[in-house]
Amino acid sequence: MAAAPPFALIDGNNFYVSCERVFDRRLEGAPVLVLSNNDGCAIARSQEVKALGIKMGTPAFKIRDLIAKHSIRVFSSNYTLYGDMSRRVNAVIADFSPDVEVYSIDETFLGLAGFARRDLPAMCQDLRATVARCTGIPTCVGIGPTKTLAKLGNAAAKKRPEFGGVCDLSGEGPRAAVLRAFPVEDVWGIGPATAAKLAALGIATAAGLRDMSPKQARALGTVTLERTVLELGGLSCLALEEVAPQRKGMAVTRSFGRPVTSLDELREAVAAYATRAGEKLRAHGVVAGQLAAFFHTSPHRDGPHHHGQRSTRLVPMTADTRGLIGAALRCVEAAWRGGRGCRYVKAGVLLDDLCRPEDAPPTLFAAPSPKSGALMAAVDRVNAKHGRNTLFPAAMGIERGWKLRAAHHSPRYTTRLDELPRVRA
DNA sequence: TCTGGGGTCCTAGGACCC
DNA sequence: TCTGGGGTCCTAGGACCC
Repeated sequence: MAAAPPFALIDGNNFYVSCERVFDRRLEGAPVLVLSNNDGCAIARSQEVKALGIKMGTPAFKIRDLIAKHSIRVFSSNYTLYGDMSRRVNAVIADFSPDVEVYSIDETFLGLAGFARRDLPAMCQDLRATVARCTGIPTCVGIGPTKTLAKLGNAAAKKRPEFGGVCDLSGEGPRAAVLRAFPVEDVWGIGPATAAKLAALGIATAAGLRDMSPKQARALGTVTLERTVLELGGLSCLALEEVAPQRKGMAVTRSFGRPVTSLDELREAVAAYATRAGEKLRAHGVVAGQLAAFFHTSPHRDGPHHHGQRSTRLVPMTADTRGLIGAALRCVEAAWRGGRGCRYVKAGVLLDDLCRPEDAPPTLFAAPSPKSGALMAAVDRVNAKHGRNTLFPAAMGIERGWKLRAAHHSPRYTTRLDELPRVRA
């Protein structure tokens, strides 16, 4: 039997932190932390920050003392910058292999079917060096006969400096050793709930999971756990997805910068999210058939709790901001309970049943406005040229006191002329 | 005393991912 | 005072149909 063509997974080390470091070399060697939206919790940590014991997802307010004590450099997340750096990294990767799947903002799978005769680890070292030279982003690579093993190899390359940034799990020997050494919760697809069930069976390592019978795996979890077991054993069940499948849904949800108690402010925020949702629909060239809006109080705080949610059909299917705002506001008003002392901390707009406009079913009574597309395109052009929300619906309000916090934002170095990095003479 | 069976579709919720 | 956002897939269970 011919060996299956291997996969590689390349990913950026502490990706968001590395993006910040590219443009400010003083951050090199310093503890650096990137916070989630609203400066809420830790989502990217430099090695120095990990060494201080700060875990992924830790709320920022719980580590304020540590931040001060160790002079941790803190950044609000700058998705414009990270997205553009991701695009640059993938442009370099695309020169190495025609078979790529961009899996997330910082991870890309490569199909290596055409490289069977090459020295794969050497080629991957070359890839790392080229990405580093062209973009400044440090990476690690895992190689394996399945995606799950390539992911595990990547984890090994990151955790163990002796691999030199590339870990090849093609061979039986290295694969068995890594599987024995890694806890089962480090395997792709094994979360806390499944890890707990496995622990109850005495399965604690990746090797233990590999040795589970596929039938038992399916009974314990679902077909996805069965696939994971087979993939750990070297049987490829997950193919490279080079063409991104059509999106099924889309969401714009945000925490508020401060609690919202009035219907007026809630309406503004939800109108703003619906506006952003419309931009996303049009950018993807799709229309939506269903819209839901929600808002809720904090689960972490005392006081009255409420989770309001309503959904509605969009007939005809649309990507027109005006229709989306109207539908979203109707949902919010229907779910509003009159305040009652509730301090709302988050709201969102969810779109479903997405399809290309030409595939949308015709409607008998409600015809789409013929000028809608041209109007939306004009608004999008203005905002692309002059900055987001140069033109915006009045329903969003002007002051927007509910807007999220971002106190530590770095410049959008690569996408805004007025925020270009400066070089001292 | 005795009250079918099998199929589809939809939704809510859980689990996981980055 | 302060706890992110945006996705996917899978299953169970209810509604509905014949």
